[in-house]
Amino acid sequence: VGTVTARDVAQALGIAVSTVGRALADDPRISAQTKARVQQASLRLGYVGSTPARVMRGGSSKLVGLLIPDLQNDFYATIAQALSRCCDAEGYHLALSIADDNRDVEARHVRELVSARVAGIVIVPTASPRKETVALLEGVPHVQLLRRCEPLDADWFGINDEECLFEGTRHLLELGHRQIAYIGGTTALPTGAARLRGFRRALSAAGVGADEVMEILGPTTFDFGVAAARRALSAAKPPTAIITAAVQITSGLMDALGSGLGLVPDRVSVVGFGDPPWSKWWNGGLTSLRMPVQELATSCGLWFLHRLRSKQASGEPHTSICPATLVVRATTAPPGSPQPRGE
Amino acid sequence: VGTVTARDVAQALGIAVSTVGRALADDPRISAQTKARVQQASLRLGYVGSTPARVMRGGSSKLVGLLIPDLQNDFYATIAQALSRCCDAEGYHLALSIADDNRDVEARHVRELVSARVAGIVIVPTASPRKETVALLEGVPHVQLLRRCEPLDADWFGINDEECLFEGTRHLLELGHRQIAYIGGTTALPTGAARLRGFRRALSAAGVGADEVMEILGPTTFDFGVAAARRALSAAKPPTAIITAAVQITSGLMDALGSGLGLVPDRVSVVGFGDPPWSKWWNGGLTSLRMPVQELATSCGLWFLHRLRSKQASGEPHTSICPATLVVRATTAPPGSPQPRGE
DNA sequence: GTGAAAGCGCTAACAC
DNA sequence: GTGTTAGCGCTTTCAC
Repeated sequence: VGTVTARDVAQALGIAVSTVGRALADDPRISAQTKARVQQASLRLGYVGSTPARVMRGGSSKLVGLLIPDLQNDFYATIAQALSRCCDAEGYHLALSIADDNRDVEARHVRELVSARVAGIVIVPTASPRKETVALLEGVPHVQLLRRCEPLDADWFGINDEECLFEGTRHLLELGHRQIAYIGGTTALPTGAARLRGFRRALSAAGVGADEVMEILGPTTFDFGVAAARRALSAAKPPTAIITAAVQITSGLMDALGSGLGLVPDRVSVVGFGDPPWSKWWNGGLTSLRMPVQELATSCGLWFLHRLRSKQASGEPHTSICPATLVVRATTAPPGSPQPRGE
Repeated sequence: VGTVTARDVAQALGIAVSTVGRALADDPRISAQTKARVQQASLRLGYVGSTPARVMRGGSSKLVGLLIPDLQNDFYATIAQALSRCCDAEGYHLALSIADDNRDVEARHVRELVSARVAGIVIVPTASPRKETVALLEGVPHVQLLRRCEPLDADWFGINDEECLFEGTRHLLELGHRQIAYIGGTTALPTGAARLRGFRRALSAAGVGADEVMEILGPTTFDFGVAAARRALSAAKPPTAIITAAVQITSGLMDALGSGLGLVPDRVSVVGFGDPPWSKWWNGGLTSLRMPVQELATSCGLWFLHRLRSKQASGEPHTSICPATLVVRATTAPPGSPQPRGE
């Protein structure tokens, strides 16, 4: 069954294609009767207009590309969901690309999105996108989310990463911790660098020397979280507190700590980056750095789609930074607390 | 900056468009020298071929539509991720639509996917898709995931829902539980119906009367899970065990139970549907019904893309059912167990 | 080995 | 109020 085109509808009715097109576009010049007949015929024949043809004709596509590193990550799933809702509300769609933090995959996907003539691209860029990727993006409306890629001085919606880690670390310091381990992503990613800065700034503000703390940097994965946790706890002088700086690392850490009974917060306090649903349940509640990801993605979506609609040649690059909040739960306590469950 | 077309490249080189096209397609008739010149020029000018034009010309699109109810749900996030990987490996892309379990949204999205002339559609259908949706789907290669919609007798990849709940319930029965509460989705969804059948079958196999159990059915949402949990626990004769039959309901239940200390499994045992990462951590480990979602989605993706490639007019509808497994952890114990923590 | 031209499905400018 | 026509960017005959 070949696809049925406007011409098929026209022929079936003995009228011209343009009349069909106009009728379906509800053009005022077409008589109500003709409109009705066309409507009916196209329904009967199962006519569905071709977007590719419309796009080629000059009409812009209603497709928005979304490039994210991962979907298992609560963070990005939330973002995708929020953006999908935005798009849906305004008649746009999402083309989803998972780049896996690989710049070659990223490059390929961006190229394909450009080839598809998407209306715009929302991207969480990799640490250092290829030159070609940057060049292509510059020819398309786009926004960066969370991470900001320097060579692209474009619109950006993100989180105050530095402040976030600063607050989390300060919380631990105020409880009296000095031997603190930071487990986070490398500084290759702008977010990783900013978070580490926040950590260090809190330390120096409290006069804690670099020799008292431990910085374990690596890929922002679950597995690294597990490995880093083991490394920290089995050190000669284990930390009395751990703070993480990436969502997946938090998962890995919590997994390594098991259910944490008798260990957290008695032997070690924990502040987790991100605030997934389960953080409330982990051994009575994981103290977390909560990021308003949903709100961030929604406002990003609204702003971006508005910009697409009004086809503004963005004068000033728009930047939006939203703050994180510290949610104190049961996994943080002063160091050397009594151990209620024990012999 | 208007988009640069093949004609622009041709003009810049003083050759014909067709030559450009052939050179880029690596046509053997074109001289190596010309190919090199074209390659270089198109790189210099930033030429990116137009997919819409290619599609209109008759070439099929490399876009695959994915329709799911929700992305926050671990289940569907995993599916989307797995399918995205499959697509990526074979040069396809995902167009993501979140239907929110709303048949009107579903209808609109399917229509738009058809309009975009996608190569195929992977769908987790709503309880009862509109007639129009079914008709449209029949004109496009498609496969159903998890839920099977009756009117569409098409290819389907799913889980043995009935057996899954049967096993979970049997586990509780074998521990000695009789007053069991089932919290699940309504029977409007085929999956909901199958799961409830499994629950009931286990009961009747064990000779447990319907008057001893409690069936709480509703929407498969977090909020319903919370509400249902409260309802069950505050009943005149509260259950000694609870089994859930939907991922989000499990989350809601666990939230309602708090960290569960002193309550689970002493007063009530819990079997949770689904096996998200946090299930290992919930109060020492949540006994779960684990579904191999990732494998399911991957095999679905592989099979479907293969079918798209080889353009087979699917003779026999393909069906694949994969089994769930019961993972026993700490939240299930015989009824009336001693209460180690308490006076 | 390369060029010219037709046509995919649609819309908009121009007839009548 | 409706028909005719051109052309979007590409591939693919067919011609040289």
